[in-house]
Amino acid sequence: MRYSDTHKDETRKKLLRAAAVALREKGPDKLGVADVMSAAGLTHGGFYAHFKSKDDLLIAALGEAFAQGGRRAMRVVDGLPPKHALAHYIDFYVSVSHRDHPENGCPITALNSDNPRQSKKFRAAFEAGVKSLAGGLANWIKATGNPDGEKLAPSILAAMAGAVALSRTITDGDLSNDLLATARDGIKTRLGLTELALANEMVQ
Amino acid sequence: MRYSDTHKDETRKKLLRAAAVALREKGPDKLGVADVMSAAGLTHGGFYAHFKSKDDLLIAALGEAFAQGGRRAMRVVDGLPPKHALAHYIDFYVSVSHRDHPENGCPITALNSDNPRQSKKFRAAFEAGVKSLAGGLANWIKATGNPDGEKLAPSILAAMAGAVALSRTITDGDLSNDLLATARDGIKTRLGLTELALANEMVQ
DNA sequence: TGTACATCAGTGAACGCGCGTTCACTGATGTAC
DNA sequence: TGTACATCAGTGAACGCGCGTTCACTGATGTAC
Repeated sequence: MRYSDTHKDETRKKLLRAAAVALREKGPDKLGVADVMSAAGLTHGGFYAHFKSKDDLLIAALGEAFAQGGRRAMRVVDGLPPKHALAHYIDFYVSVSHRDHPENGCPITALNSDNPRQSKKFRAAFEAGVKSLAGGLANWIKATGNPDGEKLAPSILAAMAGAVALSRTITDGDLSNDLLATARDGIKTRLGLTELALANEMVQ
Repeated sequence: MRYSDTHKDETRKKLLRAAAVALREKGPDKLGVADVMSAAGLTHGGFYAHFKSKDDLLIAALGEAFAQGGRRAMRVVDGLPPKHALAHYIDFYVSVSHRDHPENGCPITALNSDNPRQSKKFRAAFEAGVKSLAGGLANWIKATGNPDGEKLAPSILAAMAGAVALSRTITDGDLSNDLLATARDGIKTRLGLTELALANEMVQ
């Protein structure tokens, strides 16, 4: 063979990463197959050797984006005690840098309102991602001693994603920063993650 | 003239209403000029007698959608004392029927993640709508005796829109309903709109 | 050891369709004289 | 009072472009004999 055994897999991964970025930056409808190919240094004709269709790519790219988010979440809270981990994740998610970099951010924030208009398979993948993220959040909340984790997590996630999404529409930087700060504060208060609670946790 | 003096204005309004629905249902990119025209009983060729371009229509339709929301909000809270008005609006917004009818709902919920990818003029109109809604919310919050209305309103709005938007992606009806109920509860608690506070307000 | 053939990731031209936009035309009515 | 002309919302064919998809071909390497 002309290429190494792993060559095709590597190309596919390169395409997936490029598509995961383009998906969050341009949205599912404005993402172009040819653009993704050329981002990986290839011409558009070879696309169908890797994916059955554009929709097939979108679904795989969405999975990749959710997976990136999951790995990043793990890294962010690594080694922290429960309340600090949760508070830190909220600060990390509802942040200025997340607002300013949708292309590497959470697909929920970037694609929430696009989702209902996508294919059935895409929506299923999106819902799976949402449930996985909410499930992780629920476990963390329960780990802080709050028994309502399962019930609270989806609504907390909605507030987090909603705050970052709305902050992206506000062009006045101060106002937008304020929105994020107020949202972080409200969410942490709701979860009992006040300064005092966090200080107590460290003492234990 | 073949038509009455008001005929063209009436046609334009018909187009605007059809477009405001299509915009929230299909999104700005999948909304079709020909579809909007035929929804008003016309053929696509006459479109440019009413609007300069598709983008021009989108912007006007977005304004119409925000205006509809404003009028509806007024109707919903009409005559209620401040805390009841605010609580009722939150219940009205973060509701099952809002989730199930994006085409008549709030543009923020329906289009939040599309917005950053639209034209500059569209984004300006969207931001104006957001600010107007947040401003109204801020006034209501202040009317309940909470001096932080201005600061809280955008983040409250984000939580409301985020909850409805996320509820649209969850196919399990019970889970989706739970998310809405938990979100309503969290938002009202944050604003001091507990059952007791509401009962007290009625006594005064 | 050498020759013919198979394989297959990638190329680039072409196809087809949707859709925004343009344009010559229609036809009913108002206006000028 | 009647005739010629202007107006203008709306029609429907056509244009042009972007983009997803298809397809014949390339060229480097592996395999059969």
